[in-house]
Amino acid sequence: MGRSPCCDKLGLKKGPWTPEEDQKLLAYIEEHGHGSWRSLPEKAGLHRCGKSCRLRWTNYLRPDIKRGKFNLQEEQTIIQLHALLGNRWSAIATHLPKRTDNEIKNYWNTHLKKRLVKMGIDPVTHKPKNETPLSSLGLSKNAAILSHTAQWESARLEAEARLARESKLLHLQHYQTKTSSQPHHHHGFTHKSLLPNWTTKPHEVSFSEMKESIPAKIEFVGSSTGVTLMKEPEHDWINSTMHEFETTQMGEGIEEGFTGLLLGGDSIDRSFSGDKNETAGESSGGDCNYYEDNKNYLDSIFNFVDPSPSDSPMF
DNA sequence: AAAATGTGCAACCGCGGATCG
DNA sequence: GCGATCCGCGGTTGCACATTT
Repeated sequence: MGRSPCCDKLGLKKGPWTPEEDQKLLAYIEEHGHGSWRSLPEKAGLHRCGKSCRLRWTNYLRPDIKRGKFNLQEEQTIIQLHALLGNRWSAIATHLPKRTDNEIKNYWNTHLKKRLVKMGIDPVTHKPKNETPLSSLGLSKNAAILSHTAQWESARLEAEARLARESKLLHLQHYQTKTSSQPHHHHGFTHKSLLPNWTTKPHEVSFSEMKESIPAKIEFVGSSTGVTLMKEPEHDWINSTMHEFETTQMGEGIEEGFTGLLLGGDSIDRSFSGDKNETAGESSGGDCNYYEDNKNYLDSIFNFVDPSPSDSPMF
């Protein structure tokens, strides 16, 4: 393409912002909203490119930004979401209210990543580096089917699929309401900021497309090398997801719903444990171990990260 | 006390997707 | 349909400050 960066324009300032510049930007956005970032600097009397203004606003000046140290729960949320989403900082940031993607990214790179490495956990895969060979574990029948890798990857896939599913539904709901009212803008914020940015946009999701996109229910089958995906055709994903969504929306916010999704025993418990009701009835205890193994595995990750006794509400 | 090294974080850069004309 | 433009994201850099030698 060869499009030159907007900051290449002669005379545009780069580098740290001065308090005067901050004041100008703040005053302009408070009065007019940011509108087009491209044209904002000129209107606001700033010798900066629009990109620089947008960055300064989103990462620093926005009034709804919480600064300072991350608390334990935020740390755990970041680690968990990173395990699921990878380096999708903006998606992670949507579940940490008042934190910016840049701040989360910096915190991950400077603190959390190092801590995981120190504890012998691969910060990319979130797996312990010295994985015990299956053969030496003496695991029960069903537990032996799965390596930790497969368990974790499968949970990750399912949760990601569920997140995508829910996002689409939320987009759909948003789009339906949008047809009767304009998108809500306040100081340049849009409803979109609440949503994972990697999902499709509302108008792109037709009902049939959405139905098609309902992901396979992921089940573990007998493979030591990975997982096999199986459809569960009878399951009414649309209605159940809708129900889940309505339920989570009644809480304190989307992030709580999502945390519940990840940790509240729905997604992970179900995928890890198979069906708990079913396993409860089995006499071998193998599936109970199966559930416990996974729970312990996840516990161990967070205990590694924070060696103090866990008082996390998440587990 | 000074130099070297490490750390934290704001800001920049380049890319890709979306949108517009 | 296509190129130009805009926007947002993730990776990276650069600098100020802290800590160590």
